[in-house]
Amino acid sequence: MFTAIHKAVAKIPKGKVATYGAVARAAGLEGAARQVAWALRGANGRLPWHRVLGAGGKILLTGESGMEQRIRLEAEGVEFRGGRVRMDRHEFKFRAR
DNA sequence: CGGGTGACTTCCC
DNA sequence: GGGGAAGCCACCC
Repeated sequence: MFTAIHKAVAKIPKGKVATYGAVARAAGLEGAARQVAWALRGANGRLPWHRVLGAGGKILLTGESGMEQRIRLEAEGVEFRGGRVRMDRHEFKFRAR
């Protein structure tokens, strides 16, 4: 299942972002958004974890990591409105089932 | 197997 | 939009 999540996250193109819930759904783990976060932490550094945000484009990460995630996203061209990502422009929609 | 935990989500005030 | 509460799922002890 770590693999499933990894695959889903890897599908997110640069400059786009997705929510934990969306990733979970794409990985076939709908309702297990927390597990996505769990997988992201475990594989930290091996996948574009910074492209995964909370519902509404909010960065749920705390501390330095949160700030870093924001910087990385902006570096990829993702725009922020206040403390959230403009989901209306950068939300990546996984292949509809 | 029971209990606690968390980078979640959604509903309600 | 912020704060609180409940539901959810996998992991660890």
